[in-house]
Amino acid sequence: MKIVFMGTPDFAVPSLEALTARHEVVGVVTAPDKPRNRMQFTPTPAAVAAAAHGIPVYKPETLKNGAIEPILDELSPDAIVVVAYGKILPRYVLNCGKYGCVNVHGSLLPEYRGAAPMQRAIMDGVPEIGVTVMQMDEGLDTGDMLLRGSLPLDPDADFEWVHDNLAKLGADLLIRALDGLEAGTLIPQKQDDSRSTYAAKITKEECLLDFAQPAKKLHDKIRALSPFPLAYAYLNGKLIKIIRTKTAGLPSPAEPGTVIGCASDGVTVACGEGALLITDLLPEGKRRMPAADFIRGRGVAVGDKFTPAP
RNA sequence: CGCGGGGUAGAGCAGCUGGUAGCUCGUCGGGCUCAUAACCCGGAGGUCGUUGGUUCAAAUCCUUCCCCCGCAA
Repeated sequence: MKIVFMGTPDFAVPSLEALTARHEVVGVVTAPDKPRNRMQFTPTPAAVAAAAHGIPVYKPETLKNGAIEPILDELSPDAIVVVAYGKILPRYVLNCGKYGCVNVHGSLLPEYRGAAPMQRAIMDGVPEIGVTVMQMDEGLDTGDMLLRGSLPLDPDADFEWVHDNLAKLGADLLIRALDGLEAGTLIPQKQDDSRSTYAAKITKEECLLDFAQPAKKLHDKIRALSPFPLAYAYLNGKLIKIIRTKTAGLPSPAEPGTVIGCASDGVTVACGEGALLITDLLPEGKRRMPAADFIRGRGVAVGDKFTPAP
């Protein structure tokens, strides 16, 4: 069928790729180019993928000024597929085409509605993650569900793993959902609003680590934020981002935040409950490195303390 | 011109009040040991990011450019 795709980050790319292989993608709507890092303006991953397939790309600043409507009329898609687009869709768009808007969302709805479903799920230490393909309505991730798929979540898996795997799974389910819609064999299911939870956007403040928390909780937060944007704390006045950790079963004999071990396998830090073994980190002004390298360079020593501020 | 840190052996760093380079690890060879990611001895490995300059002499001082990264957006 004829499809207009709306999406922005890497998470959207597998879905877009799957669609191009199977359907006629007549246009891609994505966020405007944004300055990345201290680089220049960069097109979004979805825009790059679209360009590679020669699909027309639209980058409206907003959908609310009505500018998108004539474009959609012109493209006259059968369905609009939305994957992590990042903007609220006006009613006109939601009702566009025979099948309206189909969305791929990175959680097992109705849980984790909102902006950061995968990160929130990991932070909560859930044993299972998933993707939901749904028919969009005017609420925030409240539409009727078409298909869901889940994966067991390893207690050490990080956001990158979850992101990549759910993006793939989502692309898969998306294709099947569209087939089902076309064949009329799919029965949309209402979400149980009473069980819904909200996955708020991740803020900078909550990336700060508080070692007074239990090691397990810190570990979950760190992997939820890895490789992006990364949890952090200060060590000897300098910013240190933590990339990967293991929960060390040890009791913590020292004050939370104190470095109680520097060995070839990493840096061990006392927590409010248990201890955390940091295996990979990112010192301020440096690149990502194994904790063992950091130790060799004398960046840490037993007795140093991680603090919540410089 | 947004602010700031950095580019020195395969890795992480020190040296930077100028005199051709050092530490931890890895690597290679040898030794010790029942054994070892342990220990001991020895070796290899660096145009000190690039350009020009100051100087008897620069990794160390000044200059050009390139690249990496943190913050902010």
